[in-house]
Amino acid sequence: MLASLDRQALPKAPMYGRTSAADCGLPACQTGGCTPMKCPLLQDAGSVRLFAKGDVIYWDGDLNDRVYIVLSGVVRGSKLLSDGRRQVCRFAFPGDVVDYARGDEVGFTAEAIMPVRVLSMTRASVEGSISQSACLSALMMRVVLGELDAARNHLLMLGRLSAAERVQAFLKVVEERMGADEHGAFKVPMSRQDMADYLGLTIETVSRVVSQMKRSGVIQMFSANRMAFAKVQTEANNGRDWAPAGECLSQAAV
Amino acid sequence: MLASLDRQALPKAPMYGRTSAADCGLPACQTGGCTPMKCPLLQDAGSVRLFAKGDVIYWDGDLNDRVYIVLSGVVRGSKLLSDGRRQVCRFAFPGDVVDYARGDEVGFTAEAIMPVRVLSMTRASVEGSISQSACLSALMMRVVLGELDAARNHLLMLGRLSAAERVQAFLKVVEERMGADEHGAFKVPMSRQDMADYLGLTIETVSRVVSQMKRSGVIQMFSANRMAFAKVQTEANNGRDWAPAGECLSQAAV
DNA sequence: TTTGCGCTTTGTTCCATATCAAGCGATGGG
DNA sequence: CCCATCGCTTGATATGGAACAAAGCGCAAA
Repeated sequence: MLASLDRQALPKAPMYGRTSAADCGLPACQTGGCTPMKCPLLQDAGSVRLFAKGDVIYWDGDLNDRVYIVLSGVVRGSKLLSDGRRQVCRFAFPGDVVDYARGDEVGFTAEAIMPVRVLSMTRASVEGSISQSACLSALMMRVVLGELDAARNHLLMLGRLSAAERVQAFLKVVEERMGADEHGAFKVPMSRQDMADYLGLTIETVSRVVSQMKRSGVIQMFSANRMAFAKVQTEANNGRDWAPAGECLSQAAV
Repeated sequence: MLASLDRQALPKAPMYGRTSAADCGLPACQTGGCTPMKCPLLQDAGSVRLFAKGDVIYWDGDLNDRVYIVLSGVVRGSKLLSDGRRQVCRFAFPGDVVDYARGDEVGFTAEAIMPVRVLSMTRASVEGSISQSACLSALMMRVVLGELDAARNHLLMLGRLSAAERVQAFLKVVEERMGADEHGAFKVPMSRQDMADYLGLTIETVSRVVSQMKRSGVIQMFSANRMAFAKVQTEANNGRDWAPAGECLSQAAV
């Protein structure tokens, strides 16, 4: 059971309009500023679980009986075709709900691509809390709508962007989600294969595009998985090839 | 205001567990059998609007102040890049919520691809009803989760299926959603360009694939937009080319 | 009926990306 | 220290689908 700070000390949750359902008591919740990680209703229902790099959290088709919130690390969600082709649907970063699946079975396989801590709770308890709390209900709706928005931007990438545009847009989001240090450098937690499977490309194409971005000065590489976007946009990296990333992807903020 | 049948005559909505929020009174709602079109809370809040083929219902970026449910016809939801590249995110068939967008702006452009009747309601009234009704809240969550599921299957199509597989999988879903007559024939309501923009292909590729499917006997064509899947799977149409459609797409049932 | 227009089909060529095949540089175990 | 392994990069070649071009077809207006 995750300690939910000193919530005991908080005043009894005031009733904002809706007189029946319990609210969590956080003032931020009333203004839509709540997140899954901040919500005491979720924290209290969950326990922390650890996964090592490569561990499967659940398989596509497994019973949909638990909900996971990423506390640290990154979780990869992917679908597999019977002939081995794979599509990565999403990466869940700290603060993200891995998935809130509909129906009795989950819709993709969830794996830790690095050491991961998750808050794990039963679906029944989450649904119970949702039915009791207007603010949690609204929060979960925001979470799911955020994922839907991200999936549709992902769709645009896969359907209409060139390989170079996809990689560029993807790395922009990784920079945003992972955070850059004072030099603008950020870690890319996933392998080239994972990037390829997310972007609908091959590992070789991803590698080539990253090399080309390095050569043309769009990015600076510190190692294969640590890089920085060039602060000054030069002629080279402003060319037609590196298209409007902001147009294509939005981050999964709740 | 849409007539909601003889709901006046129904007994007062019983309180199932949750004593505070009003339920719609439909027994089906308690068992998860409700749909947006059946829900009296939505029907009462909405008015019917008509759109002609080609009409824009709203533009990407417009104020997110209304929710639409398709009563008849088909609505296309698409995103446009500044250079004209287009990705169709979804087709909304009768019974579907066109979109329940997050935030202040809608995320794609919605257009009627044939004469369309929608039930139109304000977002405020929908959200008001949701906060009052546990069953409507659950219904909308199911709707959104269904769209998310569909988007992720769409992702797999765009990222990992060949052109032939995409067209085949797409037509299977159209058959399912549009319904086939006694001969197995169904109408395809969208143009080749719309199919191409949904599938991340060009119009020429779509046309070629359809021609090839016809030649190899996978489908029978009655006109460019009316066809039937062959009932008997022959050697020709069972070949490697026409891959597992069921593996790739799920219909947007609520 | 003719004309014009939009949509679809078909043919040809070209190119972006896949595929096949080494090579390279870290990292860890013996 | 050496070797095996693994993830990544790079090169050569193949190919699926895009791009360009033009012809067919159905439908509505003249």
